[in-house]
Amino acid sequence: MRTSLKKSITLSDVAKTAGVTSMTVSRVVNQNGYVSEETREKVLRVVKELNYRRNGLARGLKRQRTDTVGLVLGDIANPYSAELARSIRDVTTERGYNLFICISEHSGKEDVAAFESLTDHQVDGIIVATRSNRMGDEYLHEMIERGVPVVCVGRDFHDENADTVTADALNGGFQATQHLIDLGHKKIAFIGATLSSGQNLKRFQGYLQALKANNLKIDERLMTGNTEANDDAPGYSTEKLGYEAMKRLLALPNRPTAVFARNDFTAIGAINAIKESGLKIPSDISIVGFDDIPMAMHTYPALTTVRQPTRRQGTLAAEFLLRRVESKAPVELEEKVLECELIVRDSTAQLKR
Amino acid sequence: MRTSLKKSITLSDVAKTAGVTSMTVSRVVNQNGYVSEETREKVLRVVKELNYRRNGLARGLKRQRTDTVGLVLGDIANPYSAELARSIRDVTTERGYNLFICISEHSGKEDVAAFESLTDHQVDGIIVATRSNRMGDEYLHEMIERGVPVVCVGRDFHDENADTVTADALNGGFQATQHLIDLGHKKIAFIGATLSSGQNLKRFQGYLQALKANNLKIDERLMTGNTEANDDAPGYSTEKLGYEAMKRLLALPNRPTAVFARNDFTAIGAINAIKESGLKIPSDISIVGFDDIPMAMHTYPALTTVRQPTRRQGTLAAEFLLRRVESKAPVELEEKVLECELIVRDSTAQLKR
DNA sequence: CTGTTAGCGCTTTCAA
DNA sequence: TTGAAAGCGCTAACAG
Repeated sequence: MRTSLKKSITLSDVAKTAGVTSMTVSRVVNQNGYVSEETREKVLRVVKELNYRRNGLARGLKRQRTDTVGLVLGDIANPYSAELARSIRDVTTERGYNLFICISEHSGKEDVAAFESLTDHQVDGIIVATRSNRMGDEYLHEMIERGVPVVCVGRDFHDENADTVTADALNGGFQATQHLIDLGHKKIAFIGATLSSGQNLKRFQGYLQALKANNLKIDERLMTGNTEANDDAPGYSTEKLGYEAMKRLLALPNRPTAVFARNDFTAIGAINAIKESGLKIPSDISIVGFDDIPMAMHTYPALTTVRQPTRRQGTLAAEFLLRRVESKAPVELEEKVLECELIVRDSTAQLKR
Repeated sequence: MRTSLKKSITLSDVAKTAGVTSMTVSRVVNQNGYVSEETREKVLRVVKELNYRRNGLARGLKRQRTDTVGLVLGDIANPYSAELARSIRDVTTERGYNLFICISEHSGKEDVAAFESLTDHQVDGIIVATRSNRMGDEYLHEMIERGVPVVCVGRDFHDENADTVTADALNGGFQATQHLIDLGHKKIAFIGATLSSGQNLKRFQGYLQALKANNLKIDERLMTGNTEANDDAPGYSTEKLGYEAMKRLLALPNRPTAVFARNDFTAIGAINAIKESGLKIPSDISIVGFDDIPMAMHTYPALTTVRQPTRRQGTLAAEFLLRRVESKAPVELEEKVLECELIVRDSTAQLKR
């Protein structure tokens, strides 16, 4: 039950064989303070010879800082998460911080476990990109109370001392629906309504608002929701949901001429169902997705969708976090809502009359 | 530049207000050693009251163990990585370890940075799932030499003291190609040959071996490689590569009747190119992918592909790592090669004559 | 330019 | 059942 079979080399080991004190070695290794060129070289030689590596635990304990931030991801299989993680890492790396990612995919209990393992290791701050849930949120408030810098991304959460970055899903849903309406569509279906996630819910609400704003009839038969089992499913698995929901919509006596799917995976599933039925996209049915995953531009036909500014969310979140980490004084709250952008490709067209 | 604005509560803070020593609090908090029910309750009350959290740095420093393992991921956007991370986490969680994930997507330099940040924090061991490269591999050997437990997954690497887990990509490529040959195909293309990754190269070699084993002509025009720019591109972006390569193949005077794509994303790109050309899958062209990403079963038609036992790779890797972590004695080397499995769906069919 | 001192917060070990 | 002492490996602060 040991980290390694051989005991590790410490500063004072190096100091001893170099004939100096550990303080001098520390100065050489961390490149701060004055050390004569002569001793520096001698120390460096011993460091290499003994293959010395500093112990970050001791260092962090002393410095009360680890130069490390944590990211808790709710759905690692989602391209959104990958892009988010990448963009966050770009900022943290540039600013000299390490990034440790934890997964929490199923429950508030896992959220708490991730938060705890991160705070346990004394990370300097945490970015949270999980689905909101009671247990996780409660623990978040506690952590913040304790003074841990926290930023939430793409997630419902409110605390006076935690910044948030989200995309305007409501307006995104509105834009997508309005686009279909502008093309002359009146029977517009929505696939994948869900109550479990505020962000997903808002896409649906945007759809409803657009219908209302245009005085279109709201037909509940055209709105398919998730089964409970699917409500917290990972992104890609909603593809099956899209496929099945589309099958049902196509079987309707008065089928929709356009579909707005809650995310691109769902849209891709729907596309497959439509193709299978022999109908053509976009001439027979138009379809819009949400997220603009990398694959969206490569589907056939290329998917019209709503793009979230994912990279911007990530970099902003990281900047907000580091601002908190590096500030001694209380920091003003940031609650940034970024605009979504409609990306029109080939899956939507004017309604045939 | 401080972790938090408020100084944190320590064991001895709790001890003081509870009227005991820190040792007693430690025993209560870690649930080991004997403490009377009375003191336990008193301590617990103070712990809650003061909102005490233990400091993992101090704990780890003293215990010479952090109960944490690291995972370095080469392509976080790849479903393979997500599945791998999940399965590893299942094992580590169950065995009482935390999992910290680091991303290294571009270079050996990033590999080294990830390894360093992890060892710096004294993780008990590291699972490596990046692309192999000189600089990264060199540093890996050094780490192993220093006594850090290491396991490599899906990656070329050899060291007497590091276990490896890989899928038999060579045989997988062979199976895919043989399947097409069994269906009567003779003009079989390969999309996405690459030299930069040993694992991808093996898929291609399996293809070549199957052709040879069946005395089929090896036609270089049917073998499309990566451009240099694409050679280390993330998985999903190879979709474009598949699309473009397929376009070129379809323009050939004597076009192939079957295609084996280096991965499912590439296959999906090829499928789109084929559909766009008006040809039907599988009646006009058969296509096989590799990886069995979640989307493979949802493409239209559903993709025949080679499944890697990803989950098994992850759990085995985690088990091998923890075995090393928890063993005081030298551990016997494990180099596990797992079989791939051909998953026949609807994208392949008997050659029309 | 280099060294000394002290202590970060915890747990191991031994003593009571 | 509880406590005291010591020290994990490092660096801030100060002294020389």
